[in-house]
Amino acid sequence: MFALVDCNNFYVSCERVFNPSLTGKPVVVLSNNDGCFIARSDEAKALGLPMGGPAFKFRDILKKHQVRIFSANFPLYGDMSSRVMATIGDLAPEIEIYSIDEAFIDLGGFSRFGLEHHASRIRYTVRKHTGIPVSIGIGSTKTLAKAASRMAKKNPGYEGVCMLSTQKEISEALATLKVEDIWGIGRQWNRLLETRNIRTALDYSLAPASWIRKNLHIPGIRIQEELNGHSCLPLEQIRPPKQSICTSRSFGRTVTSLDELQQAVATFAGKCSRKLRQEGSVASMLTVFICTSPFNEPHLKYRGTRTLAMLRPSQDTISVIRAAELALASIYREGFEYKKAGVIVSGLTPAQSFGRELTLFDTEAAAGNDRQKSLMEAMEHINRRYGPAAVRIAAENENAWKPNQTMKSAHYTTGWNDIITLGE
DNA sequence: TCTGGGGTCCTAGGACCC
DNA sequence: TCTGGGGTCCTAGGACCC
Repeated sequence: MFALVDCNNFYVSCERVFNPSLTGKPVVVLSNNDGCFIARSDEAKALGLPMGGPAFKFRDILKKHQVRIFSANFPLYGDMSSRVMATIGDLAPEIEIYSIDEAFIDLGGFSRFGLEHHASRIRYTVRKHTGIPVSIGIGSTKTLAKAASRMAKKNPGYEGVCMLSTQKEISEALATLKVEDIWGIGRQWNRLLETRNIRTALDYSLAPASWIRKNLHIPGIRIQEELNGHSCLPLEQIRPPKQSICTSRSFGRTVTSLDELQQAVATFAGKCSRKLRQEGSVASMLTVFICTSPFNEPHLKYRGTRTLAMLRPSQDTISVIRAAELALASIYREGFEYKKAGVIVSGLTPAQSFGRELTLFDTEAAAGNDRQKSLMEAMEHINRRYGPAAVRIAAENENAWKPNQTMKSAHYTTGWNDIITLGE
């Protein structure tokens, strides 16, 4: 049996841990740049504030009900997440961390304790150790566990833990689950399924496999198998190395000049190379994209994107920034108001395998490689000690385009200054 | 005025190999 | 007129997830 442990309204719950006066009040957390709702408390959901809804369209409701609004504080949420995952891992060693707020666990070895009882213990312990409320769903496949966790969350009668074990329980649950709420069924497929009158998860589980194979392909078949109790998706305890890494941001204001775009793109490239070093990978390709607001009039819209091969696979900040500058110069067009840009590094391979490898055009590459590597190490050493931007490449500069974040809470668990403030 | 960020998998089609 | 069979790799695009 699998269980899914899912944090309730995770980002809002993180804010509440350090600010208990938010309990029982409507609370929302906004995306970067204070754009959309990315987390809502139950009270905020009840007011009709939709997931992903742009905040400015709901200003009246927010004001009228004195909704507490927070800018995204990802260092806080990431740190709270690792505490939650560590707590779960203590009580269930076979764990797959599926997202920042969800973990699958294998309950195979726990039957003699009673699965529901053990799940309740996990739920209680996570709450006690971290302050974060969770819901737990149990089923014979990951997809059924996911469905069960949804029931646990929606229906207070379950007290946070729902197990689907008998065929009767499963069928009844699937009959109440809308097809669009199945894990793996998104908007497009929902639309297609509607035309075939497939509206509930039960309908989907009974639909002709040949039709699903033809229209929803292999992923669709897997979902059907999983709903029927045949496990196709194993627990993935070891995260495979990343295949691509992306850093992108919307700008706090529109940016028109190449100079300012260069500063933004260099900053994203720098971030990508730090992520590469953290991952232990080198990138062989790099993509830069820049775009105007997608809500612009058609003639004011532009999206430029360019992918190029790196001279040699690299994780070095200077090489990555240089490549990104080249790519940017080839797609920049004057006269547009740019709202967002990003850098993607791909074709990733483990860094070790490129230790001494030369490319066809290398002359003094080996020496240069070593020097750049020590430079990166020295910079990171300094920044670990004196703060994240104590030294940086001059091209990296976020003054012009910095996203808006006007309602950010403190770094309660990751910044000494904020911890001290809290204590006072 | 104001609309997020970071990923994965799968398929089809084109180019190439022997 | 008629022209094989069995592959791989890469890319773009479309779907999905949180």
